[in-house]
Amino acid sequence: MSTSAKTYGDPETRRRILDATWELLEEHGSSIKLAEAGDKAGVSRQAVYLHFGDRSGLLVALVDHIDRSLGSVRLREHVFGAPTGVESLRRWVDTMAWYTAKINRVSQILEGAQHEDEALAAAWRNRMNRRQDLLHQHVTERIAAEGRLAEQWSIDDAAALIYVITMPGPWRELTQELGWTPEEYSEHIWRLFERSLLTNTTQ
Amino acid sequence: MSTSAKTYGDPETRRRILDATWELLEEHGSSIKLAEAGDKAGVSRQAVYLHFGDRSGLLVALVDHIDRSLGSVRLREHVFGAPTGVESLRRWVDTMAWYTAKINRVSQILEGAQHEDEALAAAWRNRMNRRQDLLHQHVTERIAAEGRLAEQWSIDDAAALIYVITMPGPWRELTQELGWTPEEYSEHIWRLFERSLLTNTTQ
DNA sequence: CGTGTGCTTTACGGAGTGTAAAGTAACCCT
DNA sequence: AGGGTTACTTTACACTCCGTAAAGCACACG
Repeated sequence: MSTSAKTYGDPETRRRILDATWELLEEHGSSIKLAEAGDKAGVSRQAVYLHFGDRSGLLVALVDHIDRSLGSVRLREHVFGAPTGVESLRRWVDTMAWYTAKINRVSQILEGAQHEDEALAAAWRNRMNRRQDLLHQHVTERIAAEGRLAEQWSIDDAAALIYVITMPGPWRELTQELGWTPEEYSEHIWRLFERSLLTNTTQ
Repeated sequence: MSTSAKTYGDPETRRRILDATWELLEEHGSSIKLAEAGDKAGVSRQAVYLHFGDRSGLLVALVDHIDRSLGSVRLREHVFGAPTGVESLRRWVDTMAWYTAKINRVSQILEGAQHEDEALAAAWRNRMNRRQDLLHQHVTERIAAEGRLAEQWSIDDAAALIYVITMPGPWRELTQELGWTPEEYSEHIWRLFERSLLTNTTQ
């Protein structure tokens, strides 16, 4: 699936519209008007419809666009290519501390729009499921294989907790509302995981 | 502030509209139309405007209405009136396991609507700030006073983590998407807190 | 009997979405 | 050079929902 069904028009224009949409969401972090997106990209409102069909199509495309723009592939390689599962978890937390900062506004809006927009919900869910799988396979399973998973936890449960706690929601609350710095976020979340999920090696 | 500026009309009608709105949000979990809310309550669309001014007013009132309906006061007494801070935390986690289930859909929608609606955002924030304060005072501070807070943590940081992890977002993801039962939620979150935040007493 | 309260009914303006269709400018091919 | 294709623009319109306004109605209360 998702073998790019040949997108309409000039890819460069398409990219400009997506970037404009992204910027607008960041700026006045509310659901944008399609006319604005077009204006900011230097095209007519109709061009937006030609490229993306409707609002839903635009937002779904944006999810993908953001992933590409932030070089998610390379990030994944760095995080999940760590020598050990424990180190991979460490890198995951560190990475989320700044990565989530970049997609914060957008993720907040897209999460909120899911109720009005089924296609968007599917796209977002898909993205998050992939994240879950990666954490399961490359982090939690390896930690267990290394004998570092505290005995109380199943692999599934540990993976679920890591996934949930490092989602944008908690990050947003901790850094935006409670004033944690990225360093504090990274440090404290890591400590939380280390103490609760891992076996003690500070003997 | 908020000394009830004398609400319009029959309180019974007002209540019916709020209940109808609540039910509608639960049913087809998206942002409702004001006409629907009126219909379901057996009044005209205009009546909704007379009672609440606009959509924003309706939703803000709903936040309050839900709190009252679920007997939040009694709940608070039970949770925060526990003999010890540790027991209070235990009760908090247990309570959130089912309480969040009741407000899940609504909280999701209200969270999502915050970007479009400043007044609603303020009301929601206010509600969450109160929750934070209560956790800080009646749970974390007492745990620290009892000497049960693990030395690595400041009272603020522990309170922040408890608050954030027991928010609706993580609950939703764990129970709705990952299939945890309320019992599993309660058990696992408690274990997470116990292992990471508290001193070991299983000597 | 008249006045106020609580709501209904009808009406209208405005914003934003999505669709349709005709026009334009550049390029591409032979 | 002419004809077609591509990538848009422009204009226009129907639709939905919001919010406001104003007149009407029914009933209770004095």
